[in-house]
Amino acid sequence: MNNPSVARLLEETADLLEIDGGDSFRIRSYRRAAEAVEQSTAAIAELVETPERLLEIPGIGKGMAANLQAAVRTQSIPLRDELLARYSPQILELMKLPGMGPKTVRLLWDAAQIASIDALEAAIRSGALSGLPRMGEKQLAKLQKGIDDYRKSSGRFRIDHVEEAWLALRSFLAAQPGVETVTAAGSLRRGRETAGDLDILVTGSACEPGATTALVESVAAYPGIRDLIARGENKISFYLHNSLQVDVRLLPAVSRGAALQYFTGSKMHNVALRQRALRMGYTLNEWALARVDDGSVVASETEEAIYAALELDWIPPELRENLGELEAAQTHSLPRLITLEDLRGDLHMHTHATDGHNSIHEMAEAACARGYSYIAITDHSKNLAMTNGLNEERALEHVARIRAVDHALGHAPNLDANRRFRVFTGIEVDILADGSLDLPDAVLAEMEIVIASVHTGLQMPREAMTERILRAIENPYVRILGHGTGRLLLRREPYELDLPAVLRRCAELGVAIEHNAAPERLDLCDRDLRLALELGCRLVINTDAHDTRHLDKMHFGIRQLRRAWVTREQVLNTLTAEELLAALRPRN
DNA sequence: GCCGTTTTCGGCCCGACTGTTTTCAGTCG
Repeated sequence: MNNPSVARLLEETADLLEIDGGDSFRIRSYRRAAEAVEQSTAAIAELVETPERLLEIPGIGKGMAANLQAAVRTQSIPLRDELLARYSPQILELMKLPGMGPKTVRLLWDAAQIASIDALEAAIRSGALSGLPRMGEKQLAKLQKGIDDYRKSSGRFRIDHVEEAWLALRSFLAAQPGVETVTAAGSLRRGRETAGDLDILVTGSACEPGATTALVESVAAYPGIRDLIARGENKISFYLHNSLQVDVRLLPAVSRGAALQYFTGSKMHNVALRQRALRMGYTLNEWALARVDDGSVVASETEEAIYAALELDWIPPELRENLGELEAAQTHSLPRLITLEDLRGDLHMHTHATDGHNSIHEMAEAACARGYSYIAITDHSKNLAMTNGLNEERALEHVARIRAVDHALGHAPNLDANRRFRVFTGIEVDILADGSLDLPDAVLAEMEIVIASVHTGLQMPREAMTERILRAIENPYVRILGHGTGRLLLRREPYELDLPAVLRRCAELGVAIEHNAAPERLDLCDRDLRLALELGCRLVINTDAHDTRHLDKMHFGIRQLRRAWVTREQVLNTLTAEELLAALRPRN
């Protein structure tokens, strides 16, 4: 049981306690413990062997240590089991609906023993909820929409969760005798934001026809498997504990390229590619590209050979959606897509001054270690009170601290002047409902990087939201329009916004559009990114890091940019520090 | 349930926004 799984059990226990109406401070201690487990660099599963080390973690006391031991040993927590039995095993699902909190879940339970999304939908349809407090027409419509959205996204997994499963499986598979290559295909390889399942291709001597028995046996014994779905000679399918379906295919080395191409997709890309093959007298399947007339193999070992035989440049997986990539590959005009290595800095991160977990200096060092040459420290402003957001006075004090770190790093003896690491002063200022910002211009004037973001009141009507953001970006100190420009989170529908109008004005004003790289913050989708570029906007891509490890999420966002055909030139944080400051909206 | 003590129990982040509540409860970040 890994740390995120333990943390989830603690969070679920906290949710259940809230539904149960438990002591709010006790609930908070469960959430604090979940956060601590999530943040811990040590594996809880190992720490439970030495309970005294568990107690060293802030927020973990005697009672919580016992809970952690139970979690690791029994995959659950006694209190969680007890509460699930009292209500219903499915009751936590209700909490996933937007606008649905513990009080409403409890209300539904008390009124009609509703404890699942299906039951809630039935009750809405039958009118059984009318007459309940706080259940007016609007509220019911909102719940129904939440249910519809939830149904749309369920069954798919966030890409970072899939990647985590993939990395574990890759190590496991690569360690098996007779395995030479282990490759992920499907949505993961194409860099999508979510995936329905995980496709893994394996080659090596243990995968050659007739020799697969031992490897199939080993794969079927993978400790992460919850249920085995199918186990054949060349393919093993199973569910992991989190219900993610995994297909592992054992392939002869000679058809690795064809298989990789086939299982990477997308379906539309493959259909178009096979049509092209047919027009050229070939047939393409998961084994090979072959001539139609005599069946002789033209290419199969590598993707490059297959695309080349079809008179196409090799197409990056992120572009394989049949959105013009075949035409571009034919005319050698595929874009040179941005890569992680192109990035020179990350312009959005938090420190323990607000809701981050590390110091300014630690964030700077972590970014430096990742090869960046600058960062911006952009903590929250005062409106986000829960994060201990900065008011006028603290914001200015923070700027002084950032400058001190910048100064100190700039004078590190091992850096010459050109390689000086920069720490920009900054803030993530909150856009209020009327479009004003929650800090005065005098404070913003001290910041090199001002990111304006919407955090509250997301349900406001489209016109009002558009006006709100248009007004905010008129503020001359705003240089970046923050995350949430397009859509927020899997659990939330995109909020209503006249995006073209906002993007157009940003392009005119020179306000850059932020794309948030973190998978939990699904941000501008492919279509919105392409729209932003068409309208002449420039992008920045940031992780919105709340701790140093969070900086490693950048690659998820880079893949989304690549899916939108974004090149290095279109992204401002590929520039040097000096170029960046010159390219951002000018400040008076 | 944790923590830090006034060592045996009291304190433990807050503010904006929405909907329906005519005075505020619930959710969110």
